[in-house]
Amino acid sequence: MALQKTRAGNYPEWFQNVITAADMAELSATPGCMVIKPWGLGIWERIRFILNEKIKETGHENCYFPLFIPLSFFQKEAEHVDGFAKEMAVVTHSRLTAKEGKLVPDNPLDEPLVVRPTSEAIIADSFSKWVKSYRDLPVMVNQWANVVRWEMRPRLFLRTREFMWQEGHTAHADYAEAEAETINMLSVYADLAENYLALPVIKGRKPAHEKFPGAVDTYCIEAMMQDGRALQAGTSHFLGQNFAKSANIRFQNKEGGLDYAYTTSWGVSTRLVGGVIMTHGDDEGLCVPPKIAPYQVVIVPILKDSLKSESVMTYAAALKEKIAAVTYDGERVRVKVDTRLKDATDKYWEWTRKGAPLILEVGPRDVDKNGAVLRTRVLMNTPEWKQIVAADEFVATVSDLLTQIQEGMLARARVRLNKNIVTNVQTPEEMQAYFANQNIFLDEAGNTPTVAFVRGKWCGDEDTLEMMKTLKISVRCVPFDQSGTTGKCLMTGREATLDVIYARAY
RNA sequence: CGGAAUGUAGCUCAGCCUGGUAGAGCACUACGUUCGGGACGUAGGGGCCGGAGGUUCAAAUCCUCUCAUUCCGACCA
Repeated sequence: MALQKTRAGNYPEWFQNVITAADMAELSATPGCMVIKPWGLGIWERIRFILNEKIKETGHENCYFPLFIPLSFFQKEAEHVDGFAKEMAVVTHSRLTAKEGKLVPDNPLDEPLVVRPTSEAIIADSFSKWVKSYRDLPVMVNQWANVVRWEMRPRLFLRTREFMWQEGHTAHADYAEAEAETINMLSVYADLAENYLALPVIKGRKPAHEKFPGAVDTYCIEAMMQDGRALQAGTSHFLGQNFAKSANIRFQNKEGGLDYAYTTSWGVSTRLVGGVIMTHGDDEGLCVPPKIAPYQVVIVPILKDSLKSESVMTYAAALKEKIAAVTYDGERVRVKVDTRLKDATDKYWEWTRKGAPLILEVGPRDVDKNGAVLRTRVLMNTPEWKQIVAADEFVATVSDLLTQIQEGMLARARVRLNKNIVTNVQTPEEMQAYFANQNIFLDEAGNTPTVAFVRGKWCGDEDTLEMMKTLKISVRCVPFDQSGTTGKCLMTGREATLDVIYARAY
C-alpha cells in the first residue's frame, strides 16, 4: 500500500493524502487558497484543452471580462446579490501608506469593486451594448478565468476561496433557443465527464431552492464519490429574461418591437479534479484516466549498473520516440522519460501515487532483449501489476492499452454508481433509518453496506427542507428520466410525482 | 462567524503536567555495501519550539493576548 491513509479508514484524510502523495496541490500561505502543482494543474490543463475544443465546436468563442465588478453592477439583480453577498471579496482601497511602520490601506475607492464570484453581472452589461437587433443574436461566448468565493472551510480542489473555471454566457432571441442551449451545454458536460474523465453522471434539474441565484432553472450533472456522497460536477443555468431586464439587454425584433433577450450561463471548475481523485483514486494513490493524464506513459530507467547507464538512457530515449509516434484518441501519446537522479524504485512509487496510466521500467536486461517491464494497476489484477513486454509489441498495442484503461475506469465507476442508487426505500421511516448511517467507503464491487443515493419521490413542500437538513441530505437533482408515476414523498409521506435523487453532498 | 482541538526540523510527532544547553523516525547530503516492488551501514546538514507581551536568575514548558491550521456547525462550483 503506497498511502498512509486508506479510503475505508478515513475517507477525507485519504483524499488529502492522495493529493499530497501525488504532489498535485498544497495549501498556500494565503488563507483558503491552494497552490496547484504540475501534476494537478496538468490534469486541469487537459480538461481545459478538451472542453475548450467542445465549446468552440458548439459555436462559442472565447472572451475575457474583468476580474473586478463594480458593486452597483452586482446589485442590479436582487436574487443574484442575495445569493452571493455572504461570500464576496471586496476591494475598497487603491493604495497602501506607511503609518507607524505598518502599511495600511489608503485612498478609498468611490465605488467598491467586487472580485468576481461569477460574471453574469458584468457580462450582461457588455451584452446590453452588443445587442441591438435580432441580427446580433445569439451571442455565445465563454471565458476561462479564476473566481473568488469567500468560503469558510476550504478543501483542496473541492472548495477553495479562489478557483479556476470556465463560464459560458449566451444571449438568445427566444425562450426555446436559450433553453435548448442550456440543455445542450449540460450534455457537453456529461460527455466530458463520462467519456474523458470517466465519471458517470446523472443529468437533472435542481429543485427551486438549490437554483443558481437569479436563474429560472438550473441543470446539473451529479457524480457519486467512493464514499457514496454526491459531487455536483457541472451546472448549466437558464436565466430567462432576469439578467436581460436588470442589465437592459434589449433588441429590435423582425416586427420592429423591442424584446428582452434570454440568457444562459454554464460552468465547470477545478472541482472536477477533486471528482477524478474521489472516483478513481485507491489506497495506492490516484489513477488518472488516460485522456486527461498529463503523461500517459512514463518510462523509468533502471540505472543501477553505471557501466550500462548510457545504453539504458539511449534505449529509453529511442523507445520514447517510438511511443510518441503512436496516436491515441486523435493525439500523439504523451510519454516522458523520468531522467531525474533518483532511485528507480522511488520514481516507480512516485508515478504509482500520481496514477500515471502506464509505467515502463527499462534496464540493462531490457536493452539486451529489446523489452520492458510494464506496470499498470488498472488493468492488472496481480499483486505486482507487472508484466514483461516486448518493446515492439508494446508500441503496437499502447493505444489499445490506453483505450482499455479509459473504458475500464468508466465501467468500474458506472457499476459503483448503478449499484448504489437505492430505489427500495419506500417510507419516511425507512428513509430516516437509511440515512441514520454514516457514509463510508464503497468497495470495488460496491457491495459494502453504505449510504449513497436514494432515488424516490419528493413532494417539494417547504417543510421538507428542514427535515433534509436534519438528515444532512439534500435533493441533488430531479433526473431527466422521470417515471411519471405517483407515489409517497420519502420525507413526508404525502402524495408526490417528482422522482428525485436524495444524497449527502460535497 | 459559533463550538472543540492543535501549533516544536521539509514531513509525522515526543518533550510541557513538575521551568535549567533542542529530541526521535522519515526525508535530505557524502562515502561504502546493496540493487528489476519501498535495502543497509557510517558520518553529516537542518529548528531563536507560530507571533507579541508578561512572570522568573532562567521559558518550548507557567500566564495574557494574537495569528494560523484541523475537526464539528452555518455557507458552498
